[in-house]
Amino acid sequence: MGSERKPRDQRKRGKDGEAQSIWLRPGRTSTRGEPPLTRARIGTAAVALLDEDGIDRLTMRRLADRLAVVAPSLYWHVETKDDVIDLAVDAIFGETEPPAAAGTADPAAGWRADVAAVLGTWRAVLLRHPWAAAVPARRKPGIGPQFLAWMEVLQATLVRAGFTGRDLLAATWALHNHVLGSASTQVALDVTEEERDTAQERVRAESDRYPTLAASDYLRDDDWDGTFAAGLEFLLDGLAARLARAAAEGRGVADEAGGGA
Amino acid sequence: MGSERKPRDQRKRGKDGEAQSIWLRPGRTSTRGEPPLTRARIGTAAVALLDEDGIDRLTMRRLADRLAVVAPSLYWHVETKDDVIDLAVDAIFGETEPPAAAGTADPAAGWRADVAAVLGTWRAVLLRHPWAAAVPARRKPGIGPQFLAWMEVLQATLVRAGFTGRDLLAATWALHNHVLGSASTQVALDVTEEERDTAQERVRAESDRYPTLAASDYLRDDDWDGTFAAGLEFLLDGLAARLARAAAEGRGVADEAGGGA
DNA sequence: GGCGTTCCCTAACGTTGTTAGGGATGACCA
DNA sequence: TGGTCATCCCTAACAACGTTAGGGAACGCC
Repeated sequence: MGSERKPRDQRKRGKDGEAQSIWLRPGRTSTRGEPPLTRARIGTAAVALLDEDGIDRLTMRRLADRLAVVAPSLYWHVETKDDVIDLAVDAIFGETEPPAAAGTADPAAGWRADVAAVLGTWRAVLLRHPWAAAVPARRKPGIGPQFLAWMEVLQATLVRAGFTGRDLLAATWALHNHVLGSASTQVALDVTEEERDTAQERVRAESDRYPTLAASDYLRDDDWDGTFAAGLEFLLDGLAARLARAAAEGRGVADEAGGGA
Repeated sequence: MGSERKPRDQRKRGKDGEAQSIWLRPGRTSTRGEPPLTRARIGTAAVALLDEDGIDRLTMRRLADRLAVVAPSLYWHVETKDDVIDLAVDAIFGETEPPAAAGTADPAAGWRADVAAVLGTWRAVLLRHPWAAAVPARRKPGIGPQFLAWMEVLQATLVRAGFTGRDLLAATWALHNHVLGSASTQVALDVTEEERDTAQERVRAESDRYPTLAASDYLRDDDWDGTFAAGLEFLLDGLAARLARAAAEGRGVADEAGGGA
């Protein structure tokens, strides 16, 4: 939005193969002492602003204001406003430590609890900053250093459980998608009870077109915690089954190319 | 973004309990013949614009231009630009018919294939309009009429498979999240191979911080189809297990008549 | 003490979403 | 047949936004 001038657009398409994500560009390195503005400080301030007023009211001017600075000054540290959002998203993953796996004692059974712990905290982080649950779909936060730390913990847990190769990647992404998807859905749909009722009413009014939805009351439901937990259970069951199958077939399943039935 | 004046902000917070989503407000009903502008036409034009130039270049002026009209005219049919995006998202679900379940013959085993078919097509729709994969997280497209038609087909398939009550809702959302999450992730991360390599390189450079990620090469992977299919298989396995458990617990005792498993 | 870099500043541009209000067209009813 | 009213697109304009151009103070370095 805003202006997004043409030269900017072209740079976005990767002119000269230049690095595009902020995480792939080096930050400013100050020769003097810690300057008043840094990527870290910008990220933190952005998080505060986003928490308070939501993503629509995050503007470069207001952000600069909070940092006792004027808007154009930010552009010394950041190439575009989207960079600021990337910084903010990564910052929220730095404020909570991913729960370290406790299951060194019983890796065979404990991995489910470990995965559930990581994902539960992860989800809590997203729900504490609802704007963030919406952002990942548009931006590319998947390579910020603090986000990667969470991914590392999750994937390490899966490796300890016995996943390797393509199964490992598929499991990682499936779990990631479950957290992200459920948080996004919840944030987008968790509006006033009144509005949910209106929506469900409309569905019921067209029950010849939506017979199942009308009967299941699915638009009225708001047990997000339960839905998340139950869905995770489905996934973990499926993962456990894959693990059992791999063990039965003998090891080295990971090296096979294809995968499931 | 743009301006988002204060009165608009307050209306968004649900002033007077007024309906907020465009789907809960009645459309303009013309007494004369079909007017040059309608919600449907606006939605279609928006989709075309979004497909061509991406979401950053969707502006009210350009959209109006395509409709041979000027920007303010759109506001007779639409309350805000976000409404336009809602219309566009719902429109893409209207251009493809959800695959009707073929499994009336063998509901016991066929539901997995039916679910996979619906979700595969669903995913294809999102990937054909990459901007849409990103939008659902921010907006509230989950109640557009054509989107609901897809949800109806999915949930009906699950009901036919034997899901009821909370399990039904959890299964619906879990599958929904898998499609949405995987499409979003793919769109966000499917950049140039070069950039993915750079990212993975950086991870490997900090392999003391990300040992697992460095080893699994997960940032370099781009087999999105395979990852989606494998994750779906995990989910379906978990759902099948739940179904089997429910059959063992419930039906065996309660209904003596039926010929369950 | 001059040089170059770092880093924030002032000023300004073009574009954006949106509002205010006008006026033409046709439906409807006397 | 003429008056009234809603429909629906128009012109004009505004405030706010992301971003650029370029200036200048402060400091490290030789």
